[in-house]
Amino acid sequence: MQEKEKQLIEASIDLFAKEGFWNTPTARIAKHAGVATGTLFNYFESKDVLIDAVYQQLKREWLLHVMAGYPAEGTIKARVEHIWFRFIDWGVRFPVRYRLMMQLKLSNLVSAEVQQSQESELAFAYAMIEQGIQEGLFVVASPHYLEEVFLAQLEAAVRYATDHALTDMPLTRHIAQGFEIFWKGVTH
Amino acid sequence: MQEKEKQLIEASIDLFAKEGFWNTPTARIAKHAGVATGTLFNYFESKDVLIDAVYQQLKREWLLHVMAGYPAEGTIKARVEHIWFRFIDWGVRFPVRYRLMMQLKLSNLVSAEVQQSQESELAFAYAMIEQGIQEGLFVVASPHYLEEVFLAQLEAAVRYATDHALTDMPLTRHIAQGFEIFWKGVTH
Amino acid sequence: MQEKEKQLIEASIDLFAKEGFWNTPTARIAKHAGVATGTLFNYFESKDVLIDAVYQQLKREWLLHVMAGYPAEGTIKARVEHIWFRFIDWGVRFPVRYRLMMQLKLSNLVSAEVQQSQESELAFAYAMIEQGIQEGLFVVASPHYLEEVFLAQLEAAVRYATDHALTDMPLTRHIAQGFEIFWKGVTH
Amino acid sequence: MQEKEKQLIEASIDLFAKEGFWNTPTARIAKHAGVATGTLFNYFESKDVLIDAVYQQLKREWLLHVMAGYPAEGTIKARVEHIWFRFIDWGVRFPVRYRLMMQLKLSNLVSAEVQQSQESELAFAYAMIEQGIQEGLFVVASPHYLEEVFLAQLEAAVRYATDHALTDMPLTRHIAQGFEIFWKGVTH
DNA sequence: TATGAATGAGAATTCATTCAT
DNA sequence: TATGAATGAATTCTCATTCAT
Repeated sequence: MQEKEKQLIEASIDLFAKEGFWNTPTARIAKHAGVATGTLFNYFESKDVLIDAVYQQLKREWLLHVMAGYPAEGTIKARVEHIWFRFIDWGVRFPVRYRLMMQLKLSNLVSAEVQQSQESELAFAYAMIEQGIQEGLFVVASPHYLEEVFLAQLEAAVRYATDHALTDMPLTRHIAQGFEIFWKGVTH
Repeated sequence: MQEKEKQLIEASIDLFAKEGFWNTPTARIAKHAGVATGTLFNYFESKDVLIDAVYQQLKREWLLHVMAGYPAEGTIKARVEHIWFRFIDWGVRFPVRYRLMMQLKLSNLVSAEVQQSQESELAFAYAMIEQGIQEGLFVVASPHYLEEVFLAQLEAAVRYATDHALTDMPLTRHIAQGFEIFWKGVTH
Repeated sequence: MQEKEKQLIEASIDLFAKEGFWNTPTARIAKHAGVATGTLFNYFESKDVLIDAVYQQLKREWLLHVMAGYPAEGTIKARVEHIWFRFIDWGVRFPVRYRLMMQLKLSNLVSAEVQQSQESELAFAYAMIEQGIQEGLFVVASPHYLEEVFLAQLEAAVRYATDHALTDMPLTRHIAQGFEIFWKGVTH
Repeated sequence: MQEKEKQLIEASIDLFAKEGFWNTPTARIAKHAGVATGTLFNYFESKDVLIDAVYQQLKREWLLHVMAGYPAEGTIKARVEHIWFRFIDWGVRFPVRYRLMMQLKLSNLVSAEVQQSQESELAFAYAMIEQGIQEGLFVVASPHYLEEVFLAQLEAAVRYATDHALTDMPLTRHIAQGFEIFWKGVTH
């Protein structure tokens, strides 16, 4: 990725988070990135495309963080725990990016193609859950539903942690307890 | 509430859901409500105020639906089950309104005051959870966190039900199973 | 036609003639018409639509002038002479409007629909020529071609008259002589 | 003329004809010519200058075609006939170039100097007509006017031929008949 | 109270031209 | 001489809001 492209995306993240997408003119983004108004459009065909790029960038960073050290060969529990921890860890470390990513996901601003292309990156979670059901570890339910439950609980955990500004031990305890509640619910 | 005020809010819900807040000019709302452009501003000081009103209206309807028949004197489980059922029921019956309410909640468009004033309406849920913890029914955790978990699971349940267009028996089964998962997680 | 609509078209004619279509921003048109920038777009959906309207207005005025007193029952020669005179008369009296109308006709800026809808207004000329051929008055040739010749000669006559600033007697003589040349060419 | 200069003019003709002058950015011209954006401005000071160059190029080609084989020593009729034929021939063979040349002539885009310098190239036609009048061959009228009539009829003839896609015999007949009409009109 | 034409600040986007490499 | 990224003024069009009727 080009230097300026990166700057523009970074500036967008900053301003989108602070002011919202619709209150952030492209001119302000360009200025904040230290380039001319026209330059933005050399890198991104339109504001919509820029938004797509921002979303993809966030998703990429997020995935990299969540998957770092993923114990592909470990037990299901180990794998779920890994994602549980890394997910919350990212949300707590980068609350601005996390919030923005979630807002974008719900906002209809991301193009259908990009939205779709990102879905597949969660395939590993789905596979993991499916395996857990087959092995009799999880309750017998639609894997799609369990996936939803998994994500929803993670979001709740992040929201609570950031709202209450948890760090260090309290955060660790919160993560552990959250996992316990989740695990107890979905396993036999 | 005046007749026209109601019409304007209804028109807003319609158009916001179809086109999004930012793609819906006040002029179009007025037209859709069958009044003149200027009239809208006789009832709502500004577009922001209108959005607040829409949010409040949705929240009010939602609360009315969820609380209808609430067994205030029943067991905790009965009360939680009631909310579980009525919440999902509303989300499935009025998916447009449900989605819009959720979007508004996350979008920074609702003024802080209104946002706050609505929070208190969930106080009963908090109280219920607190009691459950004290009675040793629920796991020992922050009631705030359990509340988050409760809402998150509900949202997951609604999302799954609408995404898969569940009705009748499948829906009933889904609601029951979702509750089981939730309940197993948060109780001892 | 509304007052402001008329003003905007008039301002457009003024500025388009002086500066050309592409060197005339809509903002300048609005200002010249004494209204706000936004007002222009209350009357004309887009600049393209405004250009269409200008063309239609000019064509309407032109047709009204050319057809005033048209001797529908006269001889063919009388009818052709009438158009010959009135056409040049308009071109000489309103050189700015005339030039603009001709430029618009050739410029691809007028929408196909408007262009088409205007064509039919020349039907009477075509019919006149066709009759002349059938009556053995005109040379045997495609009526379409004779129509082209007719218009081309008229344009030449107007161009010469305005370029040389003819008025009064010289103009009258020029018109008469031009007609003679045309008439001699197309009749047996 | 340099190789790239030629390519740029050729690309301009192509794109101007297809899209119009104002819808053709210099960047697109450069790309279509296979050079970098900046390179265009090494050859042409500005877009205006490029347009001038395009016009001059077209005019030059046109003149070369029309004058090829010009019977400078022939009778006036032979000379006029030659131009009549070659003019229409060019218009029919190169309709795109022909249209573009005509559009440019009327569009105020060609600088006054270039416009003027091109006028003189028609001097031979003027001389020819003047001689015809002196010899009593043509009607007594302003040579300038007869020149206008001449050009106007030629334009009408080309327009008819291209609009009706005439070729071979029909085209030959059309050219001959057009000439007859013209000739009958301007001679005694 | 209702109307809807008028307003004009602001938004996204374009593109001729420059200039460091 | 060739390049093409960078520039930023200029353009069309939008829309929340006002206000005379």
